[in-house]
Amino acid sequence: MTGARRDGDDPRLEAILTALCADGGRATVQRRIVVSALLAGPRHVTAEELAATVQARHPDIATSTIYRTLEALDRQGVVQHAHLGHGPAVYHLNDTDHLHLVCESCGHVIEVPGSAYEAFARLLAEDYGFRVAPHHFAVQGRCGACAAEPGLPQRGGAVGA
Amino acid sequence: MTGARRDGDDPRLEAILTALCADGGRATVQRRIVVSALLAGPRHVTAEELAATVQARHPDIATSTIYRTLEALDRQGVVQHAHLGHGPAVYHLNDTDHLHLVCESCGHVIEVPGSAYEAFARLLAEDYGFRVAPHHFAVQGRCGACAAEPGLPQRGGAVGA
DNA sequence: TTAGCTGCAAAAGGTTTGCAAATTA
DNA sequence: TAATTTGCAAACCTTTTGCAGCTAA
Repeated sequence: MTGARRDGDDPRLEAILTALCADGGRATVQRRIVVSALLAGPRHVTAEELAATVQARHPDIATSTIYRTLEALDRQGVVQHAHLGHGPAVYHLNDTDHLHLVCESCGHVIEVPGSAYEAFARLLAEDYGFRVAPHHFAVQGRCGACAAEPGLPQRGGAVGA
Repeated sequence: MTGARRDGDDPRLEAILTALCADGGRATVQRRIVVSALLAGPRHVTAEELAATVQARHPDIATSTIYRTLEALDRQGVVQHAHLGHGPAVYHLNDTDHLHLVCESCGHVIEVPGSAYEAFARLLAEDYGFRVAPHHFAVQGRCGACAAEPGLPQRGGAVGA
């Protein structure tokens, strides 16, 4: 904590609004509210979750505005979204280089640092000419807790010869 | 090719139908047709694509039957589905150990062998206790051809301190 | 002033579901 | 016979879009 702040008074807010104005965009009251909610909330949010948060205090802000604001933020590189398997996309600030591990069993999301996939990314680049965009995908699997349990018995039912 | 075969006369068909019957399931005519189409078609198909293929010859088979059959096949481990970013899920036979690389720019899907992510999977298991289910996610990025082009300038717009 | 944004409501896309009738083991 | 599947249609969920009015630069 860097001292007492009023609600929504995050130092990153102005920088983000400036970024939004970069290509002729506007810093509207709605965008200010949406970005504040994003800065104040949990690290990963779906558009609907963010909409719920915002609309709790500002019921007059339309859900489509949330989607459009997130889209604009995404275009400016301020946020990124990832598809964590089934269900809606999650958005988060583009602040650290990381990767998402999603447990297929309990849905838990583990964030691992960029160093974890460095070698993997290098291999794909060298062998396949493929540049990984790590933030935009999630690695599916089972977390430590769930891997210990019986369910989802990893069938090896290969078909064919 | 192992010699001339009549349409849909794939040797894997019976094995798959048997698998479907394993837990009290039924080998219906519709399932037989859907599985045949799956065996005869391209490696990756969306449910809608498979429905179109099936319905071209059998317009009386409902799309929901395709979804339900794919779901049953998935449960039995005969097929697997992956979410390749935006858009519908793709299904494919659970036959080889591989990973999907999806180009965010042109949508091209590259299949790479399991050996490509072996070390990565080992690292995640050792450091995070996470067991990767590689078939169920796609690595997003840009393929060699698209990486050479200008578009999508990989902004580094990190927010924060 | 004028391009860009907003709210609303409707549509789109992909997938799931309730149900009565048909089919399978 | 009893349980499973099917086709149909409607619902569902997430996201996008058209448009007239509003607002920021």
